[in-house]
Amino acid sequence: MDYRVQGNDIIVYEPDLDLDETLDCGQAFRWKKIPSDYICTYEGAFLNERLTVSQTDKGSFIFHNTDENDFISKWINYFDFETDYSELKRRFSEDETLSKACSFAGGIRLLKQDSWECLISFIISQNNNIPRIKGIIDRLCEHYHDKFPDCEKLSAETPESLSYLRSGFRAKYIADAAQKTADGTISLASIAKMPVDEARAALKQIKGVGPKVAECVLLFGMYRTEAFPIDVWIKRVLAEYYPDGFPKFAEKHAGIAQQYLFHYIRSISKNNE
DNA sequence: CGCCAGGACGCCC
DNA sequence: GGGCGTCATGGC
Repeated sequence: MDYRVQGNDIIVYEPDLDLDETLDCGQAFRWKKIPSDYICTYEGAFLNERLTVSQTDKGSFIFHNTDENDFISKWINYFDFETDYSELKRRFSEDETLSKACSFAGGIRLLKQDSWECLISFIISQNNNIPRIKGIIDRLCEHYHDKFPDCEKLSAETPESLSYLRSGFRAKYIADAAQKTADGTISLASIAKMPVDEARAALKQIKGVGPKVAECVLLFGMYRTEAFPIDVWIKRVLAEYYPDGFPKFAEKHAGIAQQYLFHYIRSISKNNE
């Protein structure tokens, strides 16, 4: 990654980033595509630090109204710019299916999201579709003046008071997660440092957090790249292409490989409709 | 209208 | 330990 300051913007060069693939692939739900004269422009936030970012060409980006300090302290980390995804993809490409997945959507990067926001987001994601997940999270943030509520604020809610979300049976899970996080029953900061199996077990103490959601929180909210969320799509990939198990050499970054595979298998399915 | 969605829970055997 | 119905809501 290379960047330079231009007026109030930061101009970024990073061949291994595509905004559509990264911001709209189902790992984060608060990025919104807005009309622009560029290839695409998104508005979103990390920890309520808002950002507008455009893709101007293949590998070229504008981080709007951002100074160098913010870029270095927030966005380099969030977009995982310090990791060499070219190198990762080279290694993944030893495997035939992964190689296809990487060349299909090689602009995906793992976003280093906030663990608390991730926890709530993926509790909401269960047995749900992406447009509706976004809608529920929209209503949640709108309710708190366009900010994602922290656990203290959410712990004041009850499943009934959350009815405006129209999140269905998930409301009681949100309330439980907020309560346990706010009163210290679970500490996401501690869980993030635990050995991965211990962390899994700790997350699953929260109602509505099973294997899939726990894995998503580990991967997307705690940058545990060995975490490997298995949903219906990845189940299909495993059954079809990896009947003898997922390749060992990709184990430490299985979660990142999973992102490429998820996008790939869904695109194949769409083309066959 | 019925089917499905980045699942988890409770209950059954 | 695995199998299955159920859970709200809305897109399609």
